[in-house]
Amino acid sequence: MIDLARPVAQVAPRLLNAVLRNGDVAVRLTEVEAYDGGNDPASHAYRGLTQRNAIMFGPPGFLYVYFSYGVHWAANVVCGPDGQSAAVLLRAGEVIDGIELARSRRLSARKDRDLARGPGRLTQALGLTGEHRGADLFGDGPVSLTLATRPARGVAQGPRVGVSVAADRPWRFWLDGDPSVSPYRRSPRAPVPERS
DNA sequence: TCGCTGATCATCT
DNA sequence: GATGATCAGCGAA
Repeated sequence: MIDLARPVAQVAPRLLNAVLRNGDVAVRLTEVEAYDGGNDPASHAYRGLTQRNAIMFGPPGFLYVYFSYGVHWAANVVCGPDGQSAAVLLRAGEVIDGIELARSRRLSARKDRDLARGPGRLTQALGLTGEHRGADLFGDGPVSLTLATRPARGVAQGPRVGVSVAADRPWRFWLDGDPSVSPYRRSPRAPVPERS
């Protein structure tokens, strides 16, 4: 178990192997990404409190959901103490329960490993949408998070996917070799990284 | 397998 | 009025 109020770069890798459930479908997290609120130009909370990101400024343990590219939903676990706006984007996982329901929601998935392989796919497999914004992950609702009791083994880390700024903070964490981890795609808007 | 592109709209400037 | 924490489908290799 880990205290979600701790620094987000420490919390994020500890969410690997945690289980996110919504009703009958459950996913074991295999890939996450940390966003450090006001200290992080890539964070939705970097420019301060807005209607969309308000939930991030509250206490940890709640779900921040946003609509991406006019097409997909993406889910985050709010982290950091109350008043700070850190969050961890849930990028991918393996469906471990309710797989038939997950398949029915993800008809384009060729293989089961693709059911929740990516942020938009993960929310679709779980049936998470804007109505779940602000859900208490440790309350009585259908959405819940079960933290792993011990740190995951085989954790890799590297630059973040899809962001055009601060992409090279190594805050994407994944279980190395797990087939449900999404392919790395650098944002076409991100500057070319330093090479040695 | 890789790279490109259209879809589509809430949110913020 | 522009943008984006993405995905699926397509054609090329």
